[in-house]
Amino acid sequence: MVENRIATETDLKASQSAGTGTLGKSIAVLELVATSETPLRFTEILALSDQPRGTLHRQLSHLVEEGLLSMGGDLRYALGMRLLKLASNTWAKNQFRTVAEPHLKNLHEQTGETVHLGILHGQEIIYLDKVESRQAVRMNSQIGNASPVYCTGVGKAALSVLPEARLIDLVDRFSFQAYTPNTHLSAGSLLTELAVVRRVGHAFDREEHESGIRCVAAPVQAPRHGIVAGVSVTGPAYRVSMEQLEGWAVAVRKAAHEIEQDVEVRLGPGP
Amino acid sequence: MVENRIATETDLKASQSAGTGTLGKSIAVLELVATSETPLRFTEILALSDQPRGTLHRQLSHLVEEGLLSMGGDLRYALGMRLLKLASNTWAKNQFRTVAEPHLKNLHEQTGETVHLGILHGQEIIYLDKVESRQAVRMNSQIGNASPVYCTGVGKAALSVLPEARLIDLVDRFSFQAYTPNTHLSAGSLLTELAVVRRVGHAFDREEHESGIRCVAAPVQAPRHGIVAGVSVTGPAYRVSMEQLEGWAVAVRKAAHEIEQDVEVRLGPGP
DNA sequence: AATCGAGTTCCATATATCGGAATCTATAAA
DNA sequence: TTTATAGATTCCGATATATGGAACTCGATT
Repeated sequence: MVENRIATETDLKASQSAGTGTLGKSIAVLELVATSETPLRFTEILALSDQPRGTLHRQLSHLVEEGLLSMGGDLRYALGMRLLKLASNTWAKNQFRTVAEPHLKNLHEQTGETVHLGILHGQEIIYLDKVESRQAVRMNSQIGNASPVYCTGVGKAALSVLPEARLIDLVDRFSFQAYTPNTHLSAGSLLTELAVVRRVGHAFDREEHESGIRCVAAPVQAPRHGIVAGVSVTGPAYRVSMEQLEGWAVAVRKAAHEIEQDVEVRLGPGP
Repeated sequence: MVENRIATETDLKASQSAGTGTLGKSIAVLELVATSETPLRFTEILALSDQPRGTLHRQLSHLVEEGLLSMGGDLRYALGMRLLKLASNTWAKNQFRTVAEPHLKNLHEQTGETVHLGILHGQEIIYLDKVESRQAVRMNSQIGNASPVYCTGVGKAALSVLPEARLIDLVDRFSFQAYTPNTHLSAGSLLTELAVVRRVGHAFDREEHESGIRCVAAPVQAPRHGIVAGVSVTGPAYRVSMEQLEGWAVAVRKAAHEIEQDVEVRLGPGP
């Protein structure tokens, strides 16, 4: 049942979770619960998974025992508190983030708008950090948020520095969704823009993910640490014009470059 | 090797992770990495765990495959981005938090100081949400942060509503640490204070966890959902006197009570 | 009473994990 | 260059663990 080979780097980056092995299947179940909007009952999970009753029940029990899931008195399963605790450690101790942090603050002071640090993980960008202008809207949820690569500034910036082979491999798997009228809907148009991004060194999000939201982003690489990421400055369209973003592009690229330098210095050159 | 019995509720609340079963052992390894300040190498983890080389190596490989760990080019293991993504879902979709949120904001407006919502999980309080006064210091890390129950306001408030049996069971396992000169260092002094807390309905943190930080907290229960939690108002000692906290106690208790009511109404009365 | 639906438990079987030992890979010492 | 050493990785038979179909329990409904 389990493919008997070692997962290559490409595999890891491309398919988030093989779902093989005892651990993989358990995490796949966890992911099912994570994907659902509301807490699920046993039978609902059973319908979504392709596991037999007995198997699924045991898996859920184990996940609850470990605190990765919780089951309320209503017999519904929700994600467990232990995940919050683990993620808190992930965030606080992540060295890439730690090194980047001052540069994000600096970039925020130059622009006055929200700054994001996002990292490429599989087919998605996961937001690792942000510096907000004011706490207008509660955006704590932003950290850890996963967004598609193909319609975010950070995503396109990150894609622009991938080796051709890995890029094609990834893009082939995309299933494009029209989040707004401006969202890229084909590999072709995306790749065309990426050529431009590669040339100028920064990417825009022209309200492609969320109407009324624009950003400029630049790629950040730490090849020796297996990290492909991006920094961005984001703002509402009514306040931030495309010309304004153009103006910030240099600062964003500079910040991205400084992060790369700093990672090199602080985390060592690698193997 | 595995105890062949079903874990009771008490077990689950008391011992965070049995570490039994394939999943349990994997998560125990994950926890080892989470506990460390810096990324660990294989041999370091080997020394900390009591697993044989081959076994540990396979476990780590699987955790990396699933994105729960990441391994840099320097062969060091760190917590993986997938944990951030899972936690983001945990936070955003947690119904208890969602219901409590407006009450926290309300409480913040009344007091002007930082408001916390923490939930009892095993021997710790895990912070589920917060509303900050100003973004003075970066405190994003707060969410998901785990603190000892016995030296936090929210912790003592939560303990005060536990059934005697479960309380004793928990307290017996504490290993008290003097975070400040004011920290409780024995079950006796803690239980004495809890009797008071039970009577008046709120608990204080008199700089017991962190010097210069005080708070008032009140317990929040959702018994039908298996939740024991607390709300608190926290402030720096130089700005917030004990008298001030006394003054806020009523509002805190009121907020706590309203959350309980709202949970009852919005999430249903339970089974 | 009897039927139904949902959750839980049981146990012979299949298989993934286990773990000691061999192998590989870099780096340092002779 | 050769040898030595430490660390990471792989191998494979034995064994513990997960598997999953079927039986069981418990409430609610007819």
